[in-house]
Amino acid sequence: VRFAPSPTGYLHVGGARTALFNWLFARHTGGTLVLRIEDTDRERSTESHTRVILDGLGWLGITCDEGPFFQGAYGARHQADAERLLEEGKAYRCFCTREELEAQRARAEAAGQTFRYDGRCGRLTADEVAARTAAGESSTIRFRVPDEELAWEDAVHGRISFQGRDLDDFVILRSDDTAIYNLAVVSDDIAMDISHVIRGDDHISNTPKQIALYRGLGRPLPVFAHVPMILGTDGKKLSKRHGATAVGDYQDQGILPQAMRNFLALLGWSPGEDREIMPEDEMIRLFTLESIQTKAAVFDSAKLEWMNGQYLSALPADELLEPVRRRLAQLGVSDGGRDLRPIIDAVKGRSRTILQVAERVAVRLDPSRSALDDKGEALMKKMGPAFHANLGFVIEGLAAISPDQWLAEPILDALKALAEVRGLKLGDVMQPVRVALTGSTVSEPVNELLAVVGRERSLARLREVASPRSEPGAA
RNA sequence: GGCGCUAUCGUCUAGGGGACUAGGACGGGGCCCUCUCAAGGCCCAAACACGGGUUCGAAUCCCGUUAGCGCUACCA
Repeated sequence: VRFAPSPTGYLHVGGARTALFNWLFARHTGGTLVLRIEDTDRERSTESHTRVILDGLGWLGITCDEGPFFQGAYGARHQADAERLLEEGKAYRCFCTREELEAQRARAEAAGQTFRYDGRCGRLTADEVAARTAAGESSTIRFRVPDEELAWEDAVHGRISFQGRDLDDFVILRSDDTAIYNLAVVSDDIAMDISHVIRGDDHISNTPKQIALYRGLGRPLPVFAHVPMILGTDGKKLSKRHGATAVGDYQDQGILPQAMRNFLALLGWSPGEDREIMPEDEMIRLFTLESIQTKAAVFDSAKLEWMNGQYLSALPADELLEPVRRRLAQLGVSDGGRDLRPIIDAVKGRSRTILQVAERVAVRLDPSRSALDDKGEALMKKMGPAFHANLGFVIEGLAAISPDQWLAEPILDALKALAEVRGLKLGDVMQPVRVALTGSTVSEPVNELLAVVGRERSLARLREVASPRSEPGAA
């Protein structure tokens, strides 16, 4: 099998999923996965795009057995195949210029008709062709689509059939002698001995053309498997509008490659038995083309993040150390030479992305980073100034007591009473307390917390909140 | 327009003629737990696009309608 992206953009999640299916299939069957970069569109292809694609695949753990090969290197073979078709009368030289074709198209459209290439150059005599060529007229090579059924047994859709008469004779070789997509693909797939072509649904309409080409070239057909497309949340083709569409974006957002791979695998494929979170070998073992969905799938990042959280909490802190440190550096937070692993362990289970883990670690390291979130804000309002007064009192007391008495019984009781007076849950009370305490997490080891409480800055904030102690409360 | 593909909860899906009162997961809602936020546990709401067939019986098979998507380039 092969994965054949064109380096005209970043590695799209749709492309990544196609690559993944190819990889899964190759590993499941013991086959070979070759990577082929389709760079025949010279105007849009760039080296940096190729780099990004390679990096993306590597990140996802999709290992190719052969390649990368660059389609641009096979121009000679593409030409030879086109020539052969030409010699055998299965293709013909077309002297129509882009302008002429464009004009015909416009005319047809204006008349409300469907434009179809009329095959006029296909009726030129050998002499005419020779004369026009000798005169220096440039030409393309067009494939003469036979009027016959072009059908195949798709591995995911079942039988799909087209009629040759519904297809225009299409260009296979440009006037500059480079191959057009359909020819290049077929020529390369034949040369590379590809037995299974696994690609996006959007290629279904190309398949009859390619089948005609295989026949013209006298070669047996590979198995075609057309996998469903991935759509945005509005059911439209995934684009920048939908936010992140490149796998690199998710990498940047702190998604784990294992999670991304697992999630992508489940977009359009299901192993049945309600299996969702699966290790790599399990996915490989269960994967078959027949169990691929025929319907397009919507990319739901909420589920991706949930799944990422699952992987995150299962991961030893050791493996999170490096990415978290990198992120910390980006945030400008110093780890002060501390061992971050215990802190990571404490927060990873409640985070969904590495970025979130890093943020939580950052707050531990530098409590002044914490900010009032929406919920805290709302609660502060709800509870009013009198509450703040009592809260401030409690917190002042907190700051004064010795480290290992933090949240000792009396304090906790006071908070509970406070909550009761205001008709709130203890948890709600803890929210502003946390905010006042500069965002520290109470479930941290006691010492750590106290270090926070003891900070002058923190105390200053507490007093601010606590100013009028007018209303006597439970505190 | 032509040709083709597709159609189960908001989303990912299970389902392959009786096991369907349509199952699971995300998301949503509620409750519990609780030293914040999370996480976790329990519960709830939520779907077979529509219309015809075939059949004793249809989410499952067939046809049509509708809708969505794809292709219709000297792009890939």
